[in-house]
Order: sequence, then structure tokens, then C-alpha cells
Amino acid sequence: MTIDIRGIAKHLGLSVSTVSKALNGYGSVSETTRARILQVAHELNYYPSRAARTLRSNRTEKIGLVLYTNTPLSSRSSEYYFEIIRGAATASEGSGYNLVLYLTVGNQRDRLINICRSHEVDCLILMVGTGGVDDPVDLLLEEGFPFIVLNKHPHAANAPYLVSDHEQGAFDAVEHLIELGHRRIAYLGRDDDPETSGDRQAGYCRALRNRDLDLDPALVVLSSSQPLGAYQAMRGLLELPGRPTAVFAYSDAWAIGALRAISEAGLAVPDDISVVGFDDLRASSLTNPPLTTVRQQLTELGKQATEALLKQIADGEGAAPLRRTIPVDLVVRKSTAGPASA
Amino acid sequence: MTIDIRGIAKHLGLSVSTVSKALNGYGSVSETTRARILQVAHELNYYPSRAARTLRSNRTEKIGLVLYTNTPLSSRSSEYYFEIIRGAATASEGSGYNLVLYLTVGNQRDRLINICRSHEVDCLILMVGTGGVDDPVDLLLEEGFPFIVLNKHPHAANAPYLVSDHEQGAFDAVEHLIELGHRRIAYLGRDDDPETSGDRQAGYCRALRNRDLDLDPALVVLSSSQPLGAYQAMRGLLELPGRPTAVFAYSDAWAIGALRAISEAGLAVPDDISVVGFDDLRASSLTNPPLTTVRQQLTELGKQATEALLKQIADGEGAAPLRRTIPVDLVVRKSTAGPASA
DNA sequence: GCCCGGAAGGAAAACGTTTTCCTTACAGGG
DNA sequence: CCCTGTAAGGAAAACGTTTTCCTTCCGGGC
Repeated sequence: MTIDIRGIAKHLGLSVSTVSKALNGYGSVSETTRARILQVAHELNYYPSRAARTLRSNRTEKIGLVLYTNTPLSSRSSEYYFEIIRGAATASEGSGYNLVLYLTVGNQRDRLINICRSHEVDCLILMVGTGGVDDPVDLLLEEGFPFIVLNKHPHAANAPYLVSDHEQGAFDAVEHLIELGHRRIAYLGRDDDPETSGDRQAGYCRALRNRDLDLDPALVVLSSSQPLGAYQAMRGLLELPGRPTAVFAYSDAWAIGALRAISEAGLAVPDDISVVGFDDLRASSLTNPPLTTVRQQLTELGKQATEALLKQIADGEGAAPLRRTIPVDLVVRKSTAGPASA
Repeated sequence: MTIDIRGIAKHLGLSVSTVSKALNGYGSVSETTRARILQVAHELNYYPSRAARTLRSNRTEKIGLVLYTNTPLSSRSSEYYFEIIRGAATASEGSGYNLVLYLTVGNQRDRLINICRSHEVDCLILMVGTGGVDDPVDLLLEEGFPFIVLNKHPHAANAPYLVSDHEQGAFDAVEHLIELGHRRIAYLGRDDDPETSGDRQAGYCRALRNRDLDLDPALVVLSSSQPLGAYQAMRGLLELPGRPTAVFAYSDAWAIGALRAISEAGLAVPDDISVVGFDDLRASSLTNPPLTTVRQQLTELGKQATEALLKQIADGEGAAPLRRTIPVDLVVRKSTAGPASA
């Protein structure tokens, strides 16, 4: 039915090796022979068998994208993940690779070992949702399997990663609030994502220090990713004696929870309180008022991770692990303004 | 380094075939031998090579998910796609399959042929974004490659598909508006997605006929997926002499465009005009007011498509192509109410 | 005339499984 | 005692490439 590399060889009275070389641009084959081979391959509708190629050459030409999370995925994060996936898929396809998706929930250590050992893919992009990033990272380092951690700082010193500049984004957001005149600015963080929330909190602190503002511990509240987490945390902040005049939230989802708490308390955004989010998901332009937020280049993140990983594979073990940060942008909408007291 | 099936055989003084049979529960192997083999396989950390297995048995144990679209993907649809992907990925993993993602933009006919012929995957789930569904479907039918079309009715008579009940969802939405007392109800459709928009329009028409209401052609407006398409179409509707008192929109995105046009015209939702969307994306609960809409079970769609496809493969050519519809639910929020005139 | 080198092409060994067809041994029936 | 059937296990042929060595041939330098 489907034609073989052997079929082509027979058809032309050549040897299998010559055909293979011609098709792959390998050894030395005369121009005319190569042309004839390509011609016939095309005419006979030849498509190489991936499996055979993989078996012999030990390259699958597949990239695995694993999403590693402790808690079930909420549809809140769909857009976040899909944009990254989109970037990765496009870049893979562009390099002749396929993207294999592993959306595992829970600590699937065994599954990960299995993926490495049975060589399902050539390398892995790790997207860690909630829960520690370290367990899988250590495992992969141990296995000597090529990988890159996406958008979260791994603890292991020699683990390659590519992350948005969470710290700088947070700095910019808080700086923006300070410039508007705010002095009591809260950070509404996330307690089950220490790496990312930590980075953003660090940026928040740096921005305050940078302007010699006090860092009031009462204004830093971490909450879980329960639907009501950020909402309740915000209610807590509103009841404080010295209520903050502005809030920098861990993410747009957190900011939306905050908006709700504020509006239920009969306060107005941005007149009474300013709010800044992080991510710039589509929903954030639909809130009331439209949210000021920090935009991550998600598609770019997926794309660059893929490219970096492929480069790393091509360079072999020798190359230093890639550790890079990509910039984020503050998007000013209507949820921030000068404080009422100003 | 990594242990072989041969290694296990040697280790136990058995033949390769016996080991293979034991591992796959195949031919006849005594219980004690099988136990010893499994034991040793585990101890030596044996993982079968996917490539070799595929080469010999001609099964890749991979499902391809292709997203086929004419226009570049807008991030508006991220959530839609990701929820489907999530369902498909979970179901695949559950059946021991991998999910390979092909997010191709444009009419990649050649790529599709390549996927079939080089047997990259065992079967395909087709998600068609914009543009005709038929070209790829015809191709796959011709190739005799197992596939299923997701959430859109293919024209080919014998093409397998799994779709949300667009028609019934539309019927329910319009019925809901009629029950509220509306008589002049518009349909805000999409012109570059004839299959889906057509199904929904059919449901709209049936609901009107069902209550003996006039079908005013001026109240049916199709617009493109440009960001401003639905917005402008809605403006047109508002300028009509006999303005509609309710609008059923092709999707939540369309509805959001409509909301904007209505609010800019100084009218209120739902007081002056009621609006219903379709999809129930996350954004639709954030609009002002929260949108009444028809919820699709996207994750379920991905899951069932995967299961159906795997079943189809297992049953072989014999089985009739699967053509199934899965139900949708009307979600009533705050964007619908009785007409002002009532 | 001899030797050397490079270019073109070929033979054959992998790669790690699955699967078909054998062999052997043993038990049970007649 | 012979024949048959069955269970347990083995030999070997695939599967379709890539890749390493060879062989052959021819031209050119000395």
C-alpha cells in the first residue's frame, strides 16, 4: 500500500542507503541521482515512517509539554495555559517537531519517569501549576533528561528556566500606584504558589523601599486559590483601621475577587480604592471598571521556551543551562487613580 | 544503560518471545514464569521502547488533535479550545494514549496528508475554527484515516462527528425570551461559520415558528468575526424602525459586542433590551450585567470525542461512524427580563 | 606506468519490539 | 502401548529506517 524507502530503491535500481542519503541530504550522492530520487519519492507518494526513523536514530522529534498541578485545574486559568500552548505548538511545528500534551493532575512522579525512560519525547517543557516545582525538576535533573521550567523559578541551581519578569512587573505596578499618590498599598498574594507570588511580593517590597515608604505587614495578605480566597482577603483588608487606598493583586483573578469585595462594601474603584492585577487575561478588560494590570507575553513565553529547548538539545550536553527572563508590560486602564485624600 | 527486553530474557535464561508475551499478557506463559519476569522487569527498571513497539505493531497510541482555522486564532477563543483540549487530554491519558497537538493556521492540506501517511498518530480529532469543515473531512475520508469532527456538522454524509446541540440550545434561549414576553427578537449571527451559526439560526427560527411568531428577515444579521463585527451589527439593529426588544447572539463574544453597542446608545440591559449569548465562557459572568447564555459542556465534548474515537478504532472498520449530539444548558443570569412595553 | 585520493554508490548491521510458527514434553484416552 | 491434544517456551522473521564501513571507478600527479 504505502511505499517504502526500499520501493524507491528498487524502482530506480539503487540501494536503500543511497536513497536514504539522498532524502536526508547526507552522504555523497550525485546531483542527478538525488534529483531522480526526490522525483520518484514524490511521484510514488512516499512518506517516511516516523516510528522506524525514531527507532534507528533515537530522535522522536516530539516535545512534551507537561502541566503539573496539585489541585484540579480551574477554567479560570484556561486562557493562561492555552496562550502558552499556542506559542509552543507553533514554534514546534515550525521546527518540524510535534507537541505532545501531558495535562496530569497530581504528583505523577511515575508517569514522568515513564515518559523519560520510554523516550516518548525528546525533551520536556514544565508548566507547574500549583504545588512545588522542585520534585519534578529534581527528578529530571537526575535522569539527565532535557527540560525547561516555564514561568516559575525552580530552586535547583542548575535547572534551566524561562520566566516572565514577575518581580519587575510587580515593581512597575506598585510604582505606578505610588506615582498616583498612594502611600498605603496592599499586596494581595497567593499562598499556594510561593515561587511566583514570592517574586511579585519582592517587586512590591522593592517599589516601596525605593520610595522610602513603610512596609506595613498588615497590608500583605496571602490567600488560597479557592474561589472566595481573594474576596475574603480583601474584605479583611477593608476592615483594617488604616484601610489601604490601593491594592496590588497577585493576578487578575485575585483582582476580580477584590473588586467584588470592594463593591459589596459600598466603595468605588478607583475613587475609593485603586486595584492592579497581573496577567492581562481577556476577562480583565471586561471588569467594571476595566482593570489596570501587568501583561505577560504568554505566547512568546511558549515560543521562546520551545526554541531554547531545541537549541539546548542541538548543542548537546555542553551548553550552559538556559536561564532567561522576559519582560512584562504595565497596562493602565480604569481601575487606578489618585487616592481620594490627595 | 537502559535495559532491554533482551536483557530481561538473558537475565532469566528465557527467550525474548516469552518475555514479550509475559509483559503483554499474550500467549501462554506459566504463572510462575510470568511473575518472575514482571518482578525482574521492575527490578531492572525496564521501560519498553515506544518506537520499537510502534514500528512492529503499527500502533502509535497517540491521538492527534488538530485545530484547523483560516484566520489567526484570537485569544478570545482560548478558553473554548483549552477546555476541549483538557477533556481530550485527560481521556487520552486515561486510556494510555498521548495527545499530540496540531495548531495549524491556514489550509494545511499537505500537513494533514503527511500526518496520515507517515502515521504520526492513530487517529484525529478535528476542531475546525473558521473556514470550511469539508476540505479536511473529504481528505481524511479518502485516506481512510480514523477521525471525528468536533462540534460542527460536517457535510459529508458518512463523516463521524460529535457536536453540542446548537439547534436546541438556540431554541431554548429564544423560547426563554418569548416566555419573558418578547415578540421582536433578533438573531446576531456569524457569517464565516455557516455550520454552527446555521444550526443556531435554525433553532432560533424553530422557536419563533413554534409560538407562531413572525420571522422578520431584518432581525437576522450576520457579521464577521472582526473585533467590531457584532458591535456594528448591533448598532444597525438599534437604528431599525421597529427595534428588537431582545437579541439572541451567536456567542458570548458576539453578545459582548452587542452589550457595548447598546450601552453606547444609552439603552440599558435588560430594561430596554434583553441579550442572550452562547458558550458560557468565564468572561460572560463578568459582563455588566452578567450574561444569560447557553452553556456548552466543552470538557465533556473533548472527553467523549476521544472515547468515541478510540472505540471506533478498537471496533475496526466494521462499526458505523459515530454521529452524536450532546446537550447544552441555558444559564439564566441578569441580561434578560421582560420587555419594557409589557 | 604507478599510485593516490576522492566521489558515488552499495552491503549489511543495527534499533527493540511483536508475532507467527515450531519444538518439546507430558497427560490422558483408547 | 500408541496416538493425540495442549501447555510452555523458543527461533526467527519481520517492521522501515539510519549509519558505518566497503567497493568500485576514475582522474591526475609524478
